[in-house]
Amino acid sequence: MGRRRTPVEPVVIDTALHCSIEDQRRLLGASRFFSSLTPEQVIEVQETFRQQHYHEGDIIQLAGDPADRLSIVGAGMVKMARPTVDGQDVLLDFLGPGEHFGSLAELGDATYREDVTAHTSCCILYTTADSFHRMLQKYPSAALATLHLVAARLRNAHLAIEQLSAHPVEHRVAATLLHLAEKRGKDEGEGILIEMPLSRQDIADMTGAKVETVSRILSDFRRSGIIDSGRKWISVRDPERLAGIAETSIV
Amino acid sequence: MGRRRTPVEPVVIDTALHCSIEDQRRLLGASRFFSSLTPEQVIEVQETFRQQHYHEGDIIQLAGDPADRLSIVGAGMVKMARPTVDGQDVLLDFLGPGEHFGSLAELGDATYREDVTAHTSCCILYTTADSFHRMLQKYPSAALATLHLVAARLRNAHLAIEQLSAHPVEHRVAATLLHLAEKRGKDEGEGILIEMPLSRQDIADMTGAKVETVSRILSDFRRSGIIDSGRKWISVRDPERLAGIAETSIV
DNA sequence: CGCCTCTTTGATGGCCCTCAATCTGAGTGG
DNA sequence: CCACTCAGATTGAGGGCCATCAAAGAGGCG
Repeated sequence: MGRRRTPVEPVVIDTALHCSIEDQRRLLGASRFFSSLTPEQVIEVQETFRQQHYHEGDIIQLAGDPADRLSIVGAGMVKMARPTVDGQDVLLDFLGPGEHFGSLAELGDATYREDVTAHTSCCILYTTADSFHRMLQKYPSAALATLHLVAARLRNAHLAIEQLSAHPVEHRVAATLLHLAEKRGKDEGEGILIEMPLSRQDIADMTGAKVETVSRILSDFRRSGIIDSGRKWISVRDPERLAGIAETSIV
Repeated sequence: MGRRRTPVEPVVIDTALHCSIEDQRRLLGASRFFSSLTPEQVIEVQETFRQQHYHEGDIIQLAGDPADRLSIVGAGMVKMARPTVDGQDVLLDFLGPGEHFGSLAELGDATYREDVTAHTSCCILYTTADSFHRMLQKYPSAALATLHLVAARLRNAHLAIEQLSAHPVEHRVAATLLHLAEKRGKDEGEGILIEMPLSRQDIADMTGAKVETVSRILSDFRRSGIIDSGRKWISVRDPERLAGIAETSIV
């Protein structure tokens, strides 16, 4: 099965421990939120942002905290999850550079409903909900861009609901792998390596299944030559077969 | 079990077959979208809307159709569902007066992902995606209001994902009943009647379960005195016990 | 009153969770 | 550089929840 025991897991980016001021500006200007603003306006926006660095595993935001911040991932990757009463996590999404989390809806009154933790070491840009709100009022194009981002997330959420409601675990795992390969995959000839640390537990939390079940399914996939995998890494070798198993169109 | 065989199901509203022009204006002005506009601005907005009436069961929008409309429910109730490959429906939500569906994200290029059908006879106000988009650009407060509406839907969707991932069917049914009772319930002393036609199949489609399973669960609830129910109607008698079963906070 | 849809209940089987033990890879400290 | 250690991954056995198949009962409409 290829390089089973020597996972070509590229070391995670601890490089950009701090995004420089220039990086910040570039990132904000390029983000879907503010891509329509002039450079001067971007600078104005930038001045309302602060940044903070986190190590892998650090808690960035906790469900129940007052929802008063909007954050954008500068570098690295975070994990957004809903804690449940019985302690198990429901993993809603991984977010990378340019993607946002935090307060959009609750603006002021409510609290976060999700935990956000540093999945790799990362750098987070954040601003207050009020301040962000003011920017959206001032720049309608930013408000529309935000609307589109949220609507896209809603579409993804609806897809997840469909999968959980109507498809068995094997399909959901297949669909999840395809989705990740598309979003973060690097084609290496031998297969599409998903470029992020990814444990069986992560996949289980994403698909609403248990670790053991996911492990069994991945073992099957590996035996069939559909994927290649090791400790915390997965590479997709046969996307088409995977799509056949997923049966469902990926949005 | 109270009035088991004489369902006090209030007849469905076939009254407002057509919303009058005045109704239209009132509804748009009161809708979360445009509540911050002046009366003159509301009239301007209104002029971009058309209306159409549907009978129960009529198809209003089909997954796969080009997504070029934004619609607001004027009167009655619609059902938003995702069709799946194997023919089973995943019911995402029921929408009542003032609530929207249709194109927000896809604006122009893509197609709808959901079927929308008339759950009762209803009157729908609609406008083109382009036209709506122009309104949002012209009135930032409307864009922000829309953003909040979509963000609220996203929160609900995340809750649904959590439930499907982590809770057994019985809990999900309980949570669904509570949610519906809160949204559309009328306190009748003897219990909170959910004021809409609601079949076991509907609940099954909402909870990702099968009709027979839902029927068994509701029968249990009825025997325990938690609810009262009949053909296409349900009344919640003991919300607290239901909440105990749901175990999960309703957003 | 009769038909049709919705609902209920039972029996059976399969998917997936649970519990438990073993194996492996990667980082650590000597 | 290597043994140690521990988190992550794998595999098996057993059981429970829920889907499936089947059939009968009940409410509402023409």
